[in-house]
Amino acid sequence: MTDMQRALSALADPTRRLVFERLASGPQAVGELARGLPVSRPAVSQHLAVLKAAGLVTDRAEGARRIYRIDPAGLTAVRAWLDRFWDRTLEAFKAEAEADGRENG
Amino acid sequence: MTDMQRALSALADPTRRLVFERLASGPQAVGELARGLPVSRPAVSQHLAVLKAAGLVTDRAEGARRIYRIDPAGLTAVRAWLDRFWDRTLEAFKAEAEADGRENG
DNA sequence: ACATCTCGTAAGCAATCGATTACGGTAAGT
DNA sequence: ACTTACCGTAATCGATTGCTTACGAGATGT
Repeated sequence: MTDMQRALSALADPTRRLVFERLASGPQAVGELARGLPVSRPAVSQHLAVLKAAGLVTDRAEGARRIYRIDPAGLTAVRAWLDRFWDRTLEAFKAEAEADGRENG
Repeated sequence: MTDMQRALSALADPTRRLVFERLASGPQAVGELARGLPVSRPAVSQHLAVLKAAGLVTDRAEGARRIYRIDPAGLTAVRAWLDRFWDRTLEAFKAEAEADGRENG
């Protein structure tokens, strides 16, 4: 499975995106995150593992706690994918408009 | 369910993204799409319904055929969401860097 | 009118997913 | 040393998902 595939399906789940958005405002530990969310701590732990495998977050140990933060590189990769997609779409629209012009004009 | 939720989970599926990418190079009918894909035509039809519900494609009848094309608005919405997210992340990183600066002297 | 091509939808099934509880292992405090 | 706090992982379960086949409806051509 490609990294882009992992990233997109990681962002598809609502609670996982909730976890991710919490991290957008700064690094946080697992229990800390779990307290503000409507699911159990193990659930949050599993979501974080998925986000990590997707390259969207990184983690580091700090005593007994484990701090997670967003990995900007992962976010950049998704943006780049979307941008390439956007360019291709615009090209197709432009080509189509020109074809219509020749057809009707 | 919000539109953004629908869009992200729509893009999460690999074959659905394959359908979507084919449409990026121009409008196409259902059967046309299905012939180039590793799944049955009904499967493609279902994927298109999901993409349509997510606001990522539009369709119009052309005789017996049904032409699907990408909806730029849907794509823009996803990009906007990602961009807002990106901004928040950078802000947090900046704030964190400043805090570290004060802490370490 | 009839046959053919187009497509959406229903039914059914195997697989994946997100959640919970239960457990074990490491770090910190007394 | 013992207790407490923090966390990941295994086991399990219900719900969702993506696919196929079967069917029916509308448009096209003879």
